[in-house]
Amino acid sequence: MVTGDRRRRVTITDVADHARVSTTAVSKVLRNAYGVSAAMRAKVQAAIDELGYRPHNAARAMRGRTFTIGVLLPHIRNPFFAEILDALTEEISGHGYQAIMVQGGDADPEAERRASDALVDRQVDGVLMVAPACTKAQLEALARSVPTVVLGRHDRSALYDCVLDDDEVGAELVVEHLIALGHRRIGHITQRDPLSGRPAALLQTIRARTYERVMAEHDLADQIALAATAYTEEGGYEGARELLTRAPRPTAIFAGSDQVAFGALAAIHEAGLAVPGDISVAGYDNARMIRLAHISLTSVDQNGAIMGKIAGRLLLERIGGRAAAVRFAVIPTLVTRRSTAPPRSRG
Amino acid sequence: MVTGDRRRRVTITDVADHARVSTTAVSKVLRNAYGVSAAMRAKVQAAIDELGYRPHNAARAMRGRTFTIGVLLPHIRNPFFAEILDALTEEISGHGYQAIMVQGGDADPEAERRASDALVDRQVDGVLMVAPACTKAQLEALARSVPTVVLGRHDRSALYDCVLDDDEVGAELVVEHLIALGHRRIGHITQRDPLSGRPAALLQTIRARTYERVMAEHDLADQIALAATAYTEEGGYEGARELLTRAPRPTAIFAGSDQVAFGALAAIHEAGLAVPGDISVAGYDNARMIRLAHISLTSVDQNGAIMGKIAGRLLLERIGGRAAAVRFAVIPTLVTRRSTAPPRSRG
DNA sequence: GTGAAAGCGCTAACAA
DNA sequence: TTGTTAGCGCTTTCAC
Repeated sequence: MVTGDRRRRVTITDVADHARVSTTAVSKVLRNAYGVSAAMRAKVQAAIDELGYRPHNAARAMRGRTFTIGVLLPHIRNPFFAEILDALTEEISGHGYQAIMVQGGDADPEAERRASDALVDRQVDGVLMVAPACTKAQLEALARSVPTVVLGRHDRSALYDCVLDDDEVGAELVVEHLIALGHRRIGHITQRDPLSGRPAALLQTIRARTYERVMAEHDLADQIALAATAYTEEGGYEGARELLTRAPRPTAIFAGSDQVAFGALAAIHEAGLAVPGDISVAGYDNARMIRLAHISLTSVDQNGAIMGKIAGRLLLERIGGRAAAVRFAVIPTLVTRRSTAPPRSRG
Repeated sequence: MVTGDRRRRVTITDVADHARVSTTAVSKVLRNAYGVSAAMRAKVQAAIDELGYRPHNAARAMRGRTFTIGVLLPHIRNPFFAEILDALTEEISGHGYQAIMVQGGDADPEAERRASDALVDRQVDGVLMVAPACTKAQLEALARSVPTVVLGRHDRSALYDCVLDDDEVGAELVVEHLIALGHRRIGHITQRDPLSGRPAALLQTIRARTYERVMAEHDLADQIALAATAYTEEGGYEGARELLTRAPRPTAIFAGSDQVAFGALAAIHEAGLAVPGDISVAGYDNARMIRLAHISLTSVDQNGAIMGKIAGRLLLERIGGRAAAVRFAVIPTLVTRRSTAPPRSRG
């Protein structure tokens, strides 16, 4: 590495020398530790300001905290993640914490593993795993080495905290809404599972199973039409195309997420069909984008801001010493807009 | 911090003991340094695998590299950033590097400063600043302490590399396209500047100035209608509403980005107008989303994948020792879709 | 080719 | 209340 004109960082020793005190004193001031007089504090603070000193994080990491929270996101294409991240950031920044993110790589357990390792290797004080695709065992292994909060999964563990949306409630709201409008042929677009066997902990599994359950409860088991693609716009496009080939075609589509719904709208438009005239569409997440007038998508609101805030608080608590695991579920609500309406001809 | 059942990490000493060699030997094997026999390498590697050892990044950071690239993004709401990030990740991961991201906070120089400090404090080996809102002086200060590449700005510096889209070309393509279609009353939605004085280095400034220049070149200076909001969906919505109040109203809108265009579409729809019948709309970025059938937005493609890849390569070069600054500009292309058409009544 | 030892900047015992 | 000192895990001279 070139070090030619890279300036040497100001260290704690520089500050101590400049203030004519010990490094311990400076360290204590930095950490707001007990046993520092007001005079000492003022003197040290002055030296810090004058020299523009900032603690060297790696050195801190060798002994204690890094004041860093690691956030693993599957990718950064979903605006819902942005809401979570913003709320988390606001919650932790007041406590001197900084969030860093890594991409897990959607539905690729190996890439996800490397990404979470990367966080651990960088000595974060806590980790937020957003919708991870790995196994519970892997999450527990992680939780054993660092305080962990998992967002968007339905498993229960004694080792990490869970923050989740009650996807069963959300999916039920959508399907009941569509049925109440008079729809019978309701299709669903879900995500193909990264691992085999539709793991019950994954939110897409819950949404799909709930769809099936509610359909069955209304004697519509024979109308179930499931397209398994991906929770992306492309996935929604393909899934809708698949569902539209069925004869008779569905009069409504419950898309597993807003991005999926967005892609589905494209396929429906391409097929020359009108929403909601020919076909109703509902999404999940209530992303800002789909609220806009020309989209106006019926969707499930799961309040990402609260989830992110709670996740931040739980992480701080865990870092502070809490060992008992907690589980926090938000109850979602349905927001009906113009993309859903009664079917043209009932039945 | 609770350390109850947190496992002690495997250290280089553990590996050395296990392989019955010195820590120096292990360190050399880790870094592929010269002066290790094949036998030694094999022995050490076996111990590493057996113990599941991973180097402690913070300890490494104290002496040498961290094999980490820090990426500062204004936010994670723009899918265009995802393209850049994916390409960057692919380019650097082959060299053992990992990317970590922080949010800069759009158009808030203070938050941005904290975020880039956070990266430096975490001893990243290099930094990619994506569309930063700060001053050139601040970027140069950063570049003095860590290898830096700046993406999406037009300033020239001897201290950092620049990767950018030629926004002058892109904006010209859009405005010329609209004029060629017969439009005269063409409005533009741009981003309000975080600092005063429309800094010439910012891409939104280039796009806006080029819009004004091309309009003037076609004797349409008196038709210039500029709405300064933000490069977001909300900004597009507000900007379009503002432009639509003008009498006579514009027959075309050049939105500064696809997200802006998306918001503008909502406002236009709300006003009961049709696209492109009543008004044409063009964006910038060619995001995947806006390519879809029901949006089908004319846009400028600036190839984020190449930009991300180049940024990664330049960072690796700088880390490798290159001190001379380079500048890499991609020439964008126009992708015309159904959102632009000739105006209903010419003139 | 290999290993002993110093030290990176910081925190936390412990001593004063 | 303040300072002295011993490491944290690693890389890097510099002997051997």
